[in-house]
Amino acid sequence: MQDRRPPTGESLLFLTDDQLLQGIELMFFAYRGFTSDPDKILQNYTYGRAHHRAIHFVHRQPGTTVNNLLDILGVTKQSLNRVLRQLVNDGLIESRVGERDRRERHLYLTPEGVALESKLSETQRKRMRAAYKAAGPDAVQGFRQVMEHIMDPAMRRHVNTVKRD
Amino acid sequence: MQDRRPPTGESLLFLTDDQLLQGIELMFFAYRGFTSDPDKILQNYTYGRAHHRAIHFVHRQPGTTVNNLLDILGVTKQSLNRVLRQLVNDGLIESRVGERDRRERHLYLTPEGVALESKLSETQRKRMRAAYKAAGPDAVQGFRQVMEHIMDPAMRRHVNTVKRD
DNA sequence: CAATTTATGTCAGTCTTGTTGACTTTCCAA
DNA sequence: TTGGAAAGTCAACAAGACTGACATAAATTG
Repeated sequence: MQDRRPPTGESLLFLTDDQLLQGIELMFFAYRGFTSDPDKILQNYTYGRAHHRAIHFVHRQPGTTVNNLLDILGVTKQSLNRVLRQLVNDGLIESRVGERDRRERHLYLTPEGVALESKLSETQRKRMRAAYKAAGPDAVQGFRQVMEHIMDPAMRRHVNTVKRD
Repeated sequence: MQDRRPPTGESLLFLTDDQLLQGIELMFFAYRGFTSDPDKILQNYTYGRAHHRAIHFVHRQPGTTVNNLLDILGVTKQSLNRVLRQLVNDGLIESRVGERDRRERHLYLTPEGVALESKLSETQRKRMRAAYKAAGPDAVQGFRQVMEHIMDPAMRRHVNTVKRD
C-alpha cells in the first residue's frame, strides 16, 4: 500500500531531500563567507587559518594546555606544534610550564596576541551580528539548535555558553 | 523554549558578544562535524574535499561550465582544473566541448560519478536529517535564515531552492 | 626504586589543495 | 583580418594537513 498524500505539511516537508540538499549547501556557502574576512587579514601576516584557530581558543580559555587544544582543534600535535611554535616565537602566545604538573604547558595570549585576536574576531562578530540582527531572536535560537545537532556531540561542551544575567 | 523578557532584554540579549562568540564557535564545530563523514570515505580514494565539492555541484547542475563552477567554488581555475582533470581521467566526470561556444566545457557526472556522489552525500544527508528532526521545523527555518545572512549575498543564488509542490 | 605511561616537542617525508605564471585555443569586435 | 578578451590547460611552488619515528621530562605504577 502506498501513501499518495503529497508531503505538503510543514512537519514533513522539512525532511525532503531538497531541504537536506539546501542545508548542505547553506553549510558550504555560509562557512566560506564566515572565514573570508579573517583570511583577508591573515594574508598580511605569515599566518593562516590554523593560527587564527589557535589564537581564538587560547583567548577563550586562557591557560589551556596543548592537549586540550588538540582535543578542541582535532589536528595532530605536529600540526598544532608548528603554529604554536611560530606564535610563541613571534611573541603572540606565552607558554608557561604547569605548576601542578610540570609536563604540561599552559598557553596565554600576550598583549600582541590579544590585539590580533581582536582584529580577527571583530570581523566575524560583525558578520554574525548582522546575520543575527537580520534574522531575529527566534531564528537565532533555531540556528543554535540545528548547529548543535550537526556537530559531534563530544564537541558541544567546547562551545561558548551564554551568560544569562 | 523562548524566554520572554522585557523589550530591552530580549531584543538586545541575542546580540551580546557572548552570543556572537557562541555563534562563531557553532560555525567552527558544526562545519567540522559536517565534513567529517565524507572525509572518512574519501580517504579510501585518491580524492579529497575539493573533489567532493566539484562532484557535488556538477551533480546539482549537470552541464555546468568550468567558469560557473569557479564562481560557485571560489577557487582559482588552476586549482579546480587539477581536480577536474583527475575526475575526468578516472571516468567520474564527462567534459563536453560547448556547441554554441567551443571554448566552454560542459560537465556531467558519469554513472560512476553519480555512484560516488550518492555515497558521499548520503552521509551528509543523514547527518542533516538527524539534526533537522531533532531541532524541528521552526528551528530549521531559523537556521536557514541565519545561514543565508552569514554567507556573501552573491552566493545565495547558488543555494538549492526547495520545491514547494 | 625501576619500569611504564603521559605530555610535549622535533625531524623528516608525503599528500591535498590552494597559489601564480605562462601558454593555447577560441571567439568577437574594431 | 587582426588584436584583445575569455576559457581552459600545464607547470611549479607554498601552506598546512598527515604519518612515523624519536627525544625528553615528569608523573604514575608495580
